[in-house]
Amino acid sequence: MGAAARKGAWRKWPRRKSRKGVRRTFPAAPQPRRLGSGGAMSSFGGRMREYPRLSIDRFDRENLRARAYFLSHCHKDHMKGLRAPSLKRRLACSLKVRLYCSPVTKELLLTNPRYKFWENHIVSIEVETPTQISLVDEASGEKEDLVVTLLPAGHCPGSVMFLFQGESGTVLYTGDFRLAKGEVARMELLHSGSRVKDIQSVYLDTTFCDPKYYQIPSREECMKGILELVQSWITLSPYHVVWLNCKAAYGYEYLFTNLSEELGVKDDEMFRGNRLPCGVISQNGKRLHIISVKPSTMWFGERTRKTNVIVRTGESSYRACFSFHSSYSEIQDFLSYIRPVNVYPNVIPVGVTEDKLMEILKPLCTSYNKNNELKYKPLGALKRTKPSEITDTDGGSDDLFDTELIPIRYKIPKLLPETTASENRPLLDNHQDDSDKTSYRATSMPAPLKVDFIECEESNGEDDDEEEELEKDMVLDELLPPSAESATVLPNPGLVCSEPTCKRNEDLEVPKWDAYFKRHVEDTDASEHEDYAPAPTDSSEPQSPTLFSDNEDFSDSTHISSQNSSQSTHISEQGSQGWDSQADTVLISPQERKIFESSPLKKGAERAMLYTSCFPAGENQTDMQSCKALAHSAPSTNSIKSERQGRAQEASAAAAAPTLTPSVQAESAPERSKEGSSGLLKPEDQLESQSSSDFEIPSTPETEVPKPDQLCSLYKKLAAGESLH
DNA sequence: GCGATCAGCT
DNA sequence: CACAGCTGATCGC
Repeated sequence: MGAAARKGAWRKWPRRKSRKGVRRTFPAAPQPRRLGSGGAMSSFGGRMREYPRLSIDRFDRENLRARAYFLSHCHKDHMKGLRAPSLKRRLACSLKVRLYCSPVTKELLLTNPRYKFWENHIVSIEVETPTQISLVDEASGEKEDLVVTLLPAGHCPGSVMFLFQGESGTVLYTGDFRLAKGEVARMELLHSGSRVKDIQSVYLDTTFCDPKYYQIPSREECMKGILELVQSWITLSPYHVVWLNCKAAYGYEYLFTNLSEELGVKDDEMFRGNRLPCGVISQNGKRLHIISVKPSTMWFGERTRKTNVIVRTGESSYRACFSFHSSYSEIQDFLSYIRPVNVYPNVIPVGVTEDKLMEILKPLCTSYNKNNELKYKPLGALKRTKPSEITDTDGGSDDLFDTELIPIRYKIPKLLPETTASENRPLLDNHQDDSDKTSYRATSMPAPLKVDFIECEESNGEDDDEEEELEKDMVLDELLPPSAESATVLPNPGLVCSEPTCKRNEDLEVPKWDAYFKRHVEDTDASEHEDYAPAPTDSSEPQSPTLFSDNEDFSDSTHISSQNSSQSTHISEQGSQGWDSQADTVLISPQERKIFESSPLKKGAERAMLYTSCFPAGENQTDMQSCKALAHSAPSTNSIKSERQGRAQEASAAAAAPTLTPSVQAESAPERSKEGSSGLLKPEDQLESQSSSDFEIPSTPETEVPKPDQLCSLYKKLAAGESLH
């Protein structure tokens, strides 16, 4: 949910005087908003009407009485109350209450010492693994079982949606999510047989559920634009650098890892320092030429015509499109596919009334007659992602009712993959255009590029100030960029084009408007590159604007990385799981294992340096070494270190990173001192993903944590690049 | 001293 | 633009 939306709503209350007023006025329990309630609260209150004993992403007030907690991702606005003394006290005297989240989220949470007290109460659940949990009332012993399935949400590392199945029906809580059009149709676990499940309610991320956000460029498009801008700048000279001005703690990893891969910057170098090495002066005394690139959400309303994912806002400042939330049209696609009986918005966007929102959402829900009986529900058909499964998508004999919970079968827990990366690779190839994959590894940018950027007609004050500051910095020669924000400095990696193969992926077409709406996801390879499917649309059609193609240079001179958001999301979640999860918590027999092979970094460009200051200072910030770990679990990539490994990584990296700034060292020192050394996971070894095409339910999870000695051994193997088996 | 809340800022 | 989240002020426990 958006902070702005939240703030906007809260501001409806008189300041100061309202504080107690808020407490009195709101029901004690932050209930899911009821339609038409007119409540000012714009964020999800934590509870779903179907399963009120669960609390999700809220941990205060009535949520203190929940029997189980769920955390969809590690952003602050979803963690309200999570470290409050009241909840802490409850944990201290409870044997049963648990916090369920993805393994990545668990790692992120426990990286912060302030949440350490959760350690023995967190149960990580593997993504796409239906898991039975028991909700026990510790006073009465009353028990309620339900099955929860985590689905990749594509919002930030570790982010998931929660699918709950129990006596009160099937409900889906999306958390914050960004799924490209068609991705929901490929989520097997939202289907029974070949058709979408009957879902009672969806608690939906409606951050951009406003027609003015009709279209937001895909992750890949944004990445492509940013890459092209960065590439075009840093190839001008070794002293042309880029400052990536990021804000949120988690979510930009995709950007960093893709840039590092595309530009041939080694991860170690990327995180060697978190400041410009010496202000605007390079180490040999020459002045740096810095441009600021600020990722921010840009959208294209229905009537928007040509535009670009990069907007120049000043002499040396740019905005680059980058969104963590689904656009209006993506929300429509998502909801219209699921067609739940009810939908509850988690966010009321600024400028949109709840009534207006429901006018948008309700038509996408299942129709009911006046007796509240199911009248008609178009059943979505699962879009198989593997050719072998394409057949018989409509030939199922399922009736209209869910039967996936019957019978329940149990399987032996399996923590780690049994097959090697190489053995699994062919499976991946079924999901992904291999030529694309190889090309992105081998491709270098022809440099320098001619890139034309749109001049921003209206430069707001913020940007003006920013630019002015930057230019002052360059004059003063000694100032640093704001330390609290992400700074990525890219001294010209002159070798990025030294690769013998400068293959450009000719298959990647400029995405067209229609590609988002007319493409058939059944297409195997094409479906994996939906955003790039050529479309015959007249780009001048106001209702079908062509995006990102103001000039040909911009649209075709850059290749993109191999993963579209669909794959990257899945890969990220799946591939990042498993290293630190409880063996008896996540039990599913992989019917298949998809393997994502992260591109080895270009060796020809190892000289290139990329300094990154990650993320605002704060209690839950990761230091740059943690960023490094997170980078591998970004939507495009697939791994994350365990907490312990991450700390060990910090230790070793700190020793080898003379440019590490004192502030960062201070922040990470307490963590670092606790653990032994270990290495970063090799991408090839981080590959583990799984999906299930059946619905076998594992047993009730417990909270057993992998033993330190086991982890230590595992991490040593990983650090050494050894096989885990 | 700490938490909750809000303004302001980026 | 919006998002995520920071700092600082204020108030209350």
